[in-house]
Amino acid sequence: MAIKLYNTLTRQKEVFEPLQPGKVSMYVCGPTVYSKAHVGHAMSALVFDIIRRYFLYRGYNVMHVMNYTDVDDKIIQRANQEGIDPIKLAERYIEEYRRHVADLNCLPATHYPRATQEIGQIISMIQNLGENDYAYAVEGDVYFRVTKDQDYGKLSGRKLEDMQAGARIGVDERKEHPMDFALWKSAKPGEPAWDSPWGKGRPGWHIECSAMNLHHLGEQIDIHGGGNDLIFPHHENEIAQSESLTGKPFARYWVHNGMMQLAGQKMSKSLGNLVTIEEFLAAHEGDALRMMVLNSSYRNPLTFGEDVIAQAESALERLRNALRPASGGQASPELQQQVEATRRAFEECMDDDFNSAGALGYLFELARTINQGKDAGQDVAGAQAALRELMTVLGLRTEKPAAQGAAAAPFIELLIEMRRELRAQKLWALSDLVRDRLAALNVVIEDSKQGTTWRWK
RNA sequence: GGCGUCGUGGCCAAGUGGCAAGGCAAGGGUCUGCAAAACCCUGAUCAGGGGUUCAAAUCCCCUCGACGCCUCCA
Repeated sequence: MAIKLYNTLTRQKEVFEPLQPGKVSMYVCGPTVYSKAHVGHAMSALVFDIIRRYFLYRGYNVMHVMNYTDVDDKIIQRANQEGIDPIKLAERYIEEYRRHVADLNCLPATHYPRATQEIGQIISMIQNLGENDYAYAVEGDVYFRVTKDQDYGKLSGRKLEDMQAGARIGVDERKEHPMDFALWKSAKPGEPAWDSPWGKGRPGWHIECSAMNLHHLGEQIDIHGGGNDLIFPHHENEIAQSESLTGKPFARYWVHNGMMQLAGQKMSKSLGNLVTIEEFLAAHEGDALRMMVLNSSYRNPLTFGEDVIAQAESALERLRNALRPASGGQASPELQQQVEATRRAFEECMDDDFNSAGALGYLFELARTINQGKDAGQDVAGAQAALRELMTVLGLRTEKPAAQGAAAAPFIELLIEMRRELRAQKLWALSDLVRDRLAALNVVIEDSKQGTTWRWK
């Protein structure tokens, strides 16, 4: 069975064939670090983490590069407002982002290049483009000449004539064509700047990704990812730059995730309708967001809201409950067959453009099978191991991360022990009081024939 | 105006030609001192209209509606 994935470039699902057998090179556009990241950024990180984990599960060696844009107009503007160094500002948000991604249980990328660390590479690329007539300099700025690129627009399906260049923003009269875009921007006084053949300046937005790709992954890569808001102009321009330079197809598969929506609109910094990752994680665990992402298809918009979060949390709990220890039992060949069928169905879904919602459905069916097995006194350890494994493939934690009050455990157990005595003496009111008060402290108590268990809510 | 995505039960959502997965919520039941967890049972003909087909949620056309991109954006 082969993995199929939807390629924005061809607008269809294609069988994944890597450039090198057994290896996947994947580049994902990261954030511009000028303010706090929001759950939309988290969605993108989660989507590509899920994709990456699945490739790993299928035995591929994955090279995963995610960049930080750490120099641009907004960073400079924000730093000026705060009266601090732009590079410092970027550094601050990079650190924060890194923590968030870890909290979301995303595997760390293989490399995290930054624009400011690739200046040499960027300059030589621009020079090269200039020598081949793909770029021209005007007063210290350098632009890419879109008319020189035969297939410009192929990713986003646009023609130069159809684009209303400058419809919403004034056209720079110095450009040969309104759609020409900046490769290098001359510096104004006080801005971060690097020496270049065109004078002091800094790279344009698109060129950094082309340069980082070339540097870290080579002239051609398997998968290039990012949010679908990057298709145009960012990824279009990356293709233009990279392919004009190397003469080779750049990325084989372009993969784009849909946008997180809030209040019926795309969540974005410019609109201001956002929930930061920090805010989300203060109230919920990262896996709740991951469940939301898994339960929908990554290419479609995902609506953010408290009701949907609550649903995801309940669903997550159901999966984890199925993993709670069972008390031995009879081996069951039927159960084992079920497990194998689940695994096949799971893979079939994930193979089909990472249909995580479908795959998740089979995990819930497996959970039910496990619970039924428990009731029937069967040995469900093997089924639980499979569920645990497949949850991990999706990046779900099989247990709730240890709560803050871990030190309270001995005291909780003491209370449970005393409550056992109360129950033995049928002092129901008192024993229920203990349970209720613990519940108020987010400790859930459950009685069963095997005894009493507790866990953090 | 151009390019693109989408509209499935109360909510989230898979399915993209052959009797509509799964989760959450709800109601009924079993178990339990009670509760929780768990198990069993109950519910949609797929925005609307037309067409193709033996057969359509699934293909084609039209209408309505939502959203994204065309400026920075995951």
